Amino acid sequence: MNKEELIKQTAKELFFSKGYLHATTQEIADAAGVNRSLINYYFRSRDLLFQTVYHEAVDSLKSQLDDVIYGNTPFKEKLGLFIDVHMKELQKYPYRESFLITEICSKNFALKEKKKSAALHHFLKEIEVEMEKGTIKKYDPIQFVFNLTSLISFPVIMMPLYQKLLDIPKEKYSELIAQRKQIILDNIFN
Amino acid sequence: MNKEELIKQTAKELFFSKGYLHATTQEIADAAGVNRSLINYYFRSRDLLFQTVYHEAVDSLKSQLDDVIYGNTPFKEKLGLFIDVHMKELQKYPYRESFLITEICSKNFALKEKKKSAALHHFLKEIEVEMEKGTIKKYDPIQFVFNLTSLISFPVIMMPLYQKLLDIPKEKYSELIAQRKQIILDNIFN
DNA sequence: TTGCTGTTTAACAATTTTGTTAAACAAAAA
DNA sequence: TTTTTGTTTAACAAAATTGTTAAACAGCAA
Repeated sequence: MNKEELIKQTAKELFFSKGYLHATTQEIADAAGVNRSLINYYFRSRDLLFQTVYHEAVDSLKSQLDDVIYGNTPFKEKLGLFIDVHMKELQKYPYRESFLITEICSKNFALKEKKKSAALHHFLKEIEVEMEKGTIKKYDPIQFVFNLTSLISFPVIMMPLYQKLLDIPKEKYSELIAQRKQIILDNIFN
Repeated sequence: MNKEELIKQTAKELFFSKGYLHATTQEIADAAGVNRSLINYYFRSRDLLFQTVYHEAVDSLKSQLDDVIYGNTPFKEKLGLFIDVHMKELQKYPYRESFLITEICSKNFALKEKKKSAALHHFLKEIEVEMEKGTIKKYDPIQFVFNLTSLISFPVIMMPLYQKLLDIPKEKYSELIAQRKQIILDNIFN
């Protein structure tokens, strides 16, 4: 892998996987095994590296589920896939969303992105259809998305904290997470 | 309010309310309207201030719900209260959990806390009883806690991100959050 | 008053973190 | 071969951040 990509991937590793949001350029360089000056060479400044990583994370979050959503599998299976894809990403990058939140809050983001995801729109329509059919409860389809993503992401994102608060050993916690797909599906389809 | 408390409260304001996790001692001092040296006077170092704030946050998270859980209201009302209390706290401190996660990940926390919350234990027992009664679905009671806290917290914590991703204006988002109590209760009691 | 105590501040020092520059290097082109 | 181009490095400079110190200050007690 070329060094530029390596630096970016390593930064993501630190931020999204290890939740190490305070990483300095030196720490990133060390983790990547490159000279710190390379970060300035390829990204000009620490801030620009962060911006790059940020934007790529947003993009990947947006596009992550396109394939699933546009597939013409029936709704229930589609949700199963939705959960699978999301879970797999969470396993790799549990803190990606946390990083994004922190960045958005830190800078007073004058972000221009206004392009509403077409996939999302499609998904919302599909949810509405199912609500009409009575497969799922009837309210604002966004609330359904809230429910779904909350049930998938939150227990994973909060793992280190909830392990402490609920006093659950690591293995037990992993086991609980592994069972969540079925529990979420049960929950959603009453 | 005495300056020591003022500094602590201001730090919490920045971390928990504004999600500004990168705050420097100077920024905290400015926000509190005190001389930066006071932080060192009262807390010795930046790190000790962080530790203090961290531990108070964990404690408050633990004790936050004790009253509700030990009250002898019936289960359904109790959950309603549980949601109310949680939501109120989230309104004030939406990023408290995010801060804790970040801190835990940053330091390689050699944290000693092992005192399992008695309230939690009591709550889990109560959930099990309801599962036996058939009021709610039957699985590991921890999963019920996961579901409940996820549905309550996640949409609030992710607000700035989901506003962007889902392209929802601020007021609409607040409205959606306001409706969540009922939706969560509906969801849990099938 | 003086002396004692705890609080607050500015000035300074030390450290950490970031950014720049010029030189070294390597591989391909002329 | 020399030149060119892009990459990599160490050394330096600049900036930002933290920690320390001594003096100023305010209130109260002796």
